[in-house]
Amino acid sequence: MEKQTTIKDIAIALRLSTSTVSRALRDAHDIKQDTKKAVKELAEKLDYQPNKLALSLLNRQTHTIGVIIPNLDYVLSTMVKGIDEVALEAGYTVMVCQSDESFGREIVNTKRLLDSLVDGFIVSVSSETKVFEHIRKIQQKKIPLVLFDRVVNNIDCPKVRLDNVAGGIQATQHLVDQGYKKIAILAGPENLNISNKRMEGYLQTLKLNGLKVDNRFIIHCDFNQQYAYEATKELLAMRNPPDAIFTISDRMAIGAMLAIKEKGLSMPGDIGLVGFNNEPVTSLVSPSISSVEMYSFEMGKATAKLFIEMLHSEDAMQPAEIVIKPKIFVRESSLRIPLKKTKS
Amino acid sequence: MEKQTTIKDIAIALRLSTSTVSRALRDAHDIKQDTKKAVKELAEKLDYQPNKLALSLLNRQTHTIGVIIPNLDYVLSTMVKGIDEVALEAGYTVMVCQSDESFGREIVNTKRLLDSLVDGFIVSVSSETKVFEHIRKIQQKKIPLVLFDRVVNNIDCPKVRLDNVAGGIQATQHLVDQGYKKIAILAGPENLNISNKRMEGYLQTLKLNGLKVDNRFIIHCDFNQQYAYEATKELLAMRNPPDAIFTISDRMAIGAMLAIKEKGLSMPGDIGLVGFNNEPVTSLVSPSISSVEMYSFEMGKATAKLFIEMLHSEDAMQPAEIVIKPKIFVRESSLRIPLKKTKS
DNA sequence: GAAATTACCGGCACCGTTCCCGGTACGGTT
DNA sequence: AACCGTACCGGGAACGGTGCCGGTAATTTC
Repeated sequence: MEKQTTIKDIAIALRLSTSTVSRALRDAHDIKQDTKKAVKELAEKLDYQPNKLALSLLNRQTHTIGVIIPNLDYVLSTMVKGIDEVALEAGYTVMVCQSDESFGREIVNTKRLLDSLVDGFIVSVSSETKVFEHIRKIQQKKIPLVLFDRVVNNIDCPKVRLDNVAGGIQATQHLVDQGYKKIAILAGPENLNISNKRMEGYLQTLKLNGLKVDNRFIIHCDFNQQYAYEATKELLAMRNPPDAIFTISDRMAIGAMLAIKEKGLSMPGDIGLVGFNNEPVTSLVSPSISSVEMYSFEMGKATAKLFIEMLHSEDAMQPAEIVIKPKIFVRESSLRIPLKKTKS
Repeated sequence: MEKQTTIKDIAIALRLSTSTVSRALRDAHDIKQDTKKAVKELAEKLDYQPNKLALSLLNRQTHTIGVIIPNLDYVLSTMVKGIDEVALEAGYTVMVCQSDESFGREIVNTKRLLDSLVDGFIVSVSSETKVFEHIRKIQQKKIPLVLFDRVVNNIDCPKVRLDNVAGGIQATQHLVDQGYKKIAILAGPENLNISNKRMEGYLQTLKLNGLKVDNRFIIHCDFNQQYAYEATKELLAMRNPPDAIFTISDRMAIGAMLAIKEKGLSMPGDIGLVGFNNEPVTSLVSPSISSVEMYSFEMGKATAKLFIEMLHSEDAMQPAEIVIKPKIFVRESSLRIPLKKTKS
């Protein structure tokens, strides 16, 4: 690593003081045109770059955002892309840490970013996380914090999230409209907010349509294709099995689909299937899978925007909450009755 | 943002000098047991965290790695995951910047990370990048650099890459073994090394098996499902169309598959298809698509390991090159003659 | 022609930490 | 009593940059 040219080098070369050089470079007051020009020319020639560390030390800000996410799957990659784009635009660099759905690593990541002195945090908690002391610690230090996607109820801060209840409603209502009557749900881990909200929508819709809630049809499993596959096998092996399945993610929908095919059942005939996230894969498999779009990219951008606003408004902001509206994309896996609207 | 407790605070509270406190905290020489204990206890109580910026300014290192990648697709996310894991272990934090396959943004990202004073770079160039001055600039400043995945030939530095020629050979030879004789290739942009190398393997294999190379069957298009779809339609519309297609990525394979299906042709009967990357989607579609696995996660880990080694060995290392061996996973889209080995 | 104003530059402190060196107090040696 | 060694601590500089204040010379003002 070569030594960078500093303001001092320029000062010595031009027989000036460092303060004068500094002023010249920043077009500040108290500076003669000639000297300013000379300084700028030499700076250009020596490829001078101001040392960010020195500035950060002085100004107590690093222009860096710490992003903590549980993994880098399709949805979160897309969100990170959105965050990145907005952050870059605003002059911030992003540090992404994956907790890999592990509570322990989430804490380690928080510590790391905390003493990297990031200007703030954008966090989506892991599915393992049930205690939030590490998040509270961020708040205690008065460091800006925005939660997104997997938000937590009892933490008071700006949030960006999907209207998950609406998503659950859309998926379930669609299945009801298609004539399915025994609708099962493959939900995520029990403490996961997004999962519970989607389930809430599911339950609401069943009740609204006068359908009985069958507890055997509510299954909690990991966000994982394999688990979903096995859970579906169990569902289908029941005495009075469901005629439709709503899964909380597309990966789970794929797992369910494999189990359904293995059993020799048809979609949408024997079983209806709706997933969540609207990943590209849903339109590639056969039958294509209906899924709820959650506009990840926009959500990422909205999160970063909210965060930047917060940072610039300096002091206490009333905790805003941005709620993105989901939208179901109907495909073959659940379409028994032709729709009026064009399908995607 | 609250003021952090500094070494000075402790010094004042204990009526000591900052140097003494510093020594106490680092278990250094010249320190009485009692004072050391007192300092450490107070530090604990005040939740003292050493200021990394000050340290970085002093030691001229930030313990940060700049990673530049063209996007966050399946392959690269997986690689980043590998890099992240190893880096974290070694005490480094990763700054990921996506160029979004844009040359301009790649340069911007380089600049940004450069004046963020990262300790080194791990780079995979965008498909647009044909000029490498920005990379050279990194080298001129004697900043450690490792290229991975999309490496560049005429840059002299450690590299981690796939044996792309071998990948092309495996894919093509497999198609030949299955009795296909008119094999087309959907390659990437012309200047992209990985694409050319895979094509080299393709050409070699054709020659080795005494098959004629038909230039109409060599198509360059973007790494993109839509382009691949259209290119395939053109291929199939030819007077003497190919009987097999080798695509340089799985996304392209999907595009090709859609065109093949649309034309009413069957796989593997009428047309054989082999993709690249071995993304999960290949085994989810019907027919499942044969694909060449490139061990992205391992590649990411290997890259980070090489990088860390380089960083620790301090001075000039002979540019190592780690070459990962690919492996084809045969599936329905190209399997006409049963294999001896078990398929995946 | 003395005073006030202006234009321009340098010195110093500071951000938080470490390193090098010098100093003091105390005990033991001769 | 003079000397040496050891144990412990503090002062100052440095990393790279900025802000404040003070100073000097030239120019303007009455």
